[in-house]
Amino acid sequence: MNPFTTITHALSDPNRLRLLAACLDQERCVCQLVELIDLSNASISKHLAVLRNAGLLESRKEGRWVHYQTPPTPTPLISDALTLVRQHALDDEQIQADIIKLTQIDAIEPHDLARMQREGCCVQTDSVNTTSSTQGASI
Amino acid sequence: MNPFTTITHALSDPNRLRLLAACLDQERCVCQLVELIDLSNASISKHLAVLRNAGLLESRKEGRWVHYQTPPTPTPLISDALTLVRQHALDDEQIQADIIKLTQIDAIEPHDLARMQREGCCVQTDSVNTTSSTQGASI
DNA sequence: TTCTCATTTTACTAAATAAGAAAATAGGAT
DNA sequence: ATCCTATTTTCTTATTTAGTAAAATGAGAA
Repeated sequence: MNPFTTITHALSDPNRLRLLAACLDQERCVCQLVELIDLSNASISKHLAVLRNAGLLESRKEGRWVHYQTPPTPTPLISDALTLVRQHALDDEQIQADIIKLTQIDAIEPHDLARMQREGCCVQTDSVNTTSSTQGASI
Repeated sequence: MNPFTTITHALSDPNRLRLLAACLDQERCVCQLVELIDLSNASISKHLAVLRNAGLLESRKEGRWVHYQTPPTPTPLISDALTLVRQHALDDEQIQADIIKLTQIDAIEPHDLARMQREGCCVQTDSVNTTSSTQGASI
């Protein structure tokens, strides 16, 4: 496939778009993205690989954690594609909800987040009270 | 699916991108697009339906022929997506070749083109001599 | 080293998609 | 009206893709 269709194909899955949107303005580790989206870590990893192979995300290893982010020096095509995402992804209600949930996830240390996932817990997402979203690291 | 992923999905197939690129600056009838791309007319029709349902193309019926074109008053999302296509689709060699072949197809009346397809002929595409591309209606 | 753990890869199943053939539709032409 | 034909839809088959579970990888901790 040519670069254009490789990129549009990577963008054509709702879950992949959510993952990309989550990494647009901030570096995210995989455990944060697993917490955000209700899929197995294997599925998340594969979706991230599709986005990375398309050039829409880059990965950085830091110890045991892998962080994903949009490339700092994208090609013109990637840059324009990311602009399209930035300008229109927020129209999706799911992604708006993701942004709120990400503020909750950000409040938790990756170390604690990983432990919670290991032990089967999850971030509360039912009552979205932004006032208390800056606290929440303790379980 | 949300509008964004509907659009990116429509753009994620190489043949659909070729069809859209062919209709970017000019109205095209289905018989011209069938001549351009080596697929059955049923497949072409289905790909065009995907592009139309995504809002990237509009169809207009004129007698027995159906013409496809990009919408004159697109939504902001569609407009930006089409801008992305206009700026980057030409990077693909196949689409560059399509543009050359379309000049040959343009030289043929739709009536003659349909008859050629009916009788199993096709437009010569091996030797691309642009000097003689303005003639060619007779078979 | 050995253990632990975050992430990725592999193996496999189920659902989605692309493709052509053939039937159906729609709009002249006779 | 009937015939002809450009396009679409239906049906079926083959390929691709998304998903999970389990194994493998790789990097810190003990």
